[in-house]
Amino acid sequence: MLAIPEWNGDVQAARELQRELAKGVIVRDDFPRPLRTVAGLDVGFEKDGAITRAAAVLLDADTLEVIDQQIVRIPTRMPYIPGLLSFRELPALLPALEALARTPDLVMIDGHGIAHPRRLGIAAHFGVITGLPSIGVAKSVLVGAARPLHDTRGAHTPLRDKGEQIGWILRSKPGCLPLIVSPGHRVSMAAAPELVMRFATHYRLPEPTRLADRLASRRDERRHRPEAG
DNA sequence: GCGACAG
DNA sequence: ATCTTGTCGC
Repeated sequence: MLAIPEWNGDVQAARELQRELAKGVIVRDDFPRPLRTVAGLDVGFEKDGAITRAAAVLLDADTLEVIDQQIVRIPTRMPYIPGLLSFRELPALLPALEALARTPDLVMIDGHGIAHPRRLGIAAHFGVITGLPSIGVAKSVLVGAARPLHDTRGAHTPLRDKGEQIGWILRSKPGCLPLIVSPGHRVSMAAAPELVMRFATHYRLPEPTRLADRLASRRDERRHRPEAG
């Protein structure tokens, strides 16, 4: 049901599945208007990589207030292989999303959307199997090239591969390395950078991804506690 | 054959 | 991703 088979070491089969799933990716705006909630997803590792820890943070789209946050830990099943990141991280991210108090209107994921060799980065993969609108927000390029970027907040230039635009290089914060933003599912090429900037305050990463990043990589073993005072 | 290569 | 303190720069 998850469209993610147990890892059997078959890289070729995984790539073929990506080409198949990529056909279902919708790159046009088809998300709730106005947006009520946004979620940020990211993954971290514990025990020398033996444990995969996924973090999901749900925010109010207008106030950026944190509504809920969840952490899910599972044994790591697969090694990191460039281009196959989603097979390694989605098994932990999906239950983390399910654990949230509400299903978000939009999901921002640490990694690429369609800015991928077979146009199915983790954000796109996540989108097609959950049906939720998604955007990929990565910190480095996997594939493609772009022209130099102005050091102005919000400046963005197309990321291209094989003659087609697959995403954008976005300067979310002056003086900082740019982000690589690409549509995941049900979000248009033009809307992707606008949405990321809408949720970016004074940090390089937009709030959804920044908070999930913090949760996923914290050194302590705590689980979030429902604060009583 | 030789590099590049999300996290 | 992760191992890790101080340090450089706006």
